[in-house]
Amino acid sequence: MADPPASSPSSSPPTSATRRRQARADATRLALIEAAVHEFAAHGFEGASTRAIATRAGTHQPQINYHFESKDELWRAAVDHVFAKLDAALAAHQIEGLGADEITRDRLADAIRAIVRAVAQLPELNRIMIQEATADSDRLAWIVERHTRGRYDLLAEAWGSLRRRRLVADIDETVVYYALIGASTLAYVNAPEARRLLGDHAIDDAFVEAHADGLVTMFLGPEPAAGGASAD
Amino acid sequence: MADPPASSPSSSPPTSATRRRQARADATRLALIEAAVHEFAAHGFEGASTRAIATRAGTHQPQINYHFESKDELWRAAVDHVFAKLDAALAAHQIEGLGADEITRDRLADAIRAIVRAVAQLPELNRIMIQEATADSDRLAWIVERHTRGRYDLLAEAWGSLRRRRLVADIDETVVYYALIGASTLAYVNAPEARRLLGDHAIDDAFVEAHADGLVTMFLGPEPAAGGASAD
DNA sequence: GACAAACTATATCGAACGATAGAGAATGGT
DNA sequence: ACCATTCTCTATCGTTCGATATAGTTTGTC
Repeated sequence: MADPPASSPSSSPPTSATRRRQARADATRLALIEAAVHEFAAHGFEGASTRAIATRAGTHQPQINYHFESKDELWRAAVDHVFAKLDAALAAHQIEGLGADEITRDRLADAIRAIVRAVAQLPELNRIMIQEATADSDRLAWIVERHTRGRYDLLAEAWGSLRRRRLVADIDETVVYYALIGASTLAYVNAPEARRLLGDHAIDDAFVEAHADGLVTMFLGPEPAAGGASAD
Repeated sequence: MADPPASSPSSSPPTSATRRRQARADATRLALIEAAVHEFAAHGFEGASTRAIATRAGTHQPQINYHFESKDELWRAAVDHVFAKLDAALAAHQIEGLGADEITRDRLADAIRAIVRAVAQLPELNRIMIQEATADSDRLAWIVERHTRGRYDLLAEAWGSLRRRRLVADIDETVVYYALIGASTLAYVNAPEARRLLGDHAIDDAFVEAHADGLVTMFLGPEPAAGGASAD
């Protein structure tokens, strides 16, 4: 039969009656998820084959339907996985409080730098996002409501607050959101292209730091430096 | 047999001996190319099926192998087609002279505005680019050498010239290239996501103009305004 | 240490994929 | 007006897709 653990998060204690054990299963699930992240990011949902994912994970294709209900459910698990990794990478910086009204230019500058560093080391997330966002689908609806909207609201509130206080340029939140995400992620999303265009070494740590500094300058202006914010 | 016109550009005069006629064939080829642009943009090369392309073009699937050598060759024809449309959209503005040393801030500002307007009405181009750029392949190598490199060099020279003359912020050309392309295109590449996130009406003409103005401000700074350009 | 449950591995299903063969319909050249 | 050529359409090829059935293996619990 095909109706095993399915959608059980890894938080279930070893209840005696209903279920028994997971030792190797957890390893298989994790290997499948990480292989799926790589394959979905590289080839898109339709282009990634379950056999390629299973082979990369070092197991066999039917394991996907055993540990996950379907290719679709594996995709969802993979997306949740990369967003969890993003949150972990951003946790060191206080991204959560971004929407608060006392947001400052320097807080947003720190956030931008943190975002650039995070997406640079996690290109698969934005590759998957962009592969899905090019056409409407149930998967896009799911990812927008589950992962995108909250993050958009956070950034829009932060920018709106700074904008109302004339601490940043008078640019619409919607414009800033897509400009910032696009400007932050494309070099890493398109890393295979960048390697061909600029050479293997082009997208290194020095690039990431120059990129972070450059985006801060572009979005927040050159350091406020001497007292007066250049409003009005 | 399968060895018809294949890779004949539409520039061959009606030579009497070898070939005969193309009236409906040209219409079929064009319909296939435009359908292919849409399907490849939405689903990627591997995700787009030749049957879906043929159906959208109002014809049958084997026509693809008759008019083009393979799915791969159809993809190349589709990519050339969208880049030709981009060039047509940019032709009104003098993008070509961008690399010249006498480039000015205002010339680049005009170019940025033109690019934003062009990619807004041609989202398929950047969708295809980004779908291919997420993984290395022969197709990526082809597209980089054929279409990307020249455009990159043009922008890099323009920015470098302005940067040396201190007319723009001191940011690396490589950073600026990916930041500008990303910031210009993501809202249109991700239009299906933007509709879910912001509503159906969000990415309209007003957005495009606000976007163009916003990018000019971010990349070139607020208008030089009062007389003196700040370089010696 | 035995046994039932959980997990893994092999075999195979029907559907969809890109590509080809060849019959049929349309058309420019004479 | 005819005909050779070009283009279109139907049928079908071999392969690969996601999914399932089922046999085999491992392991926590008693």
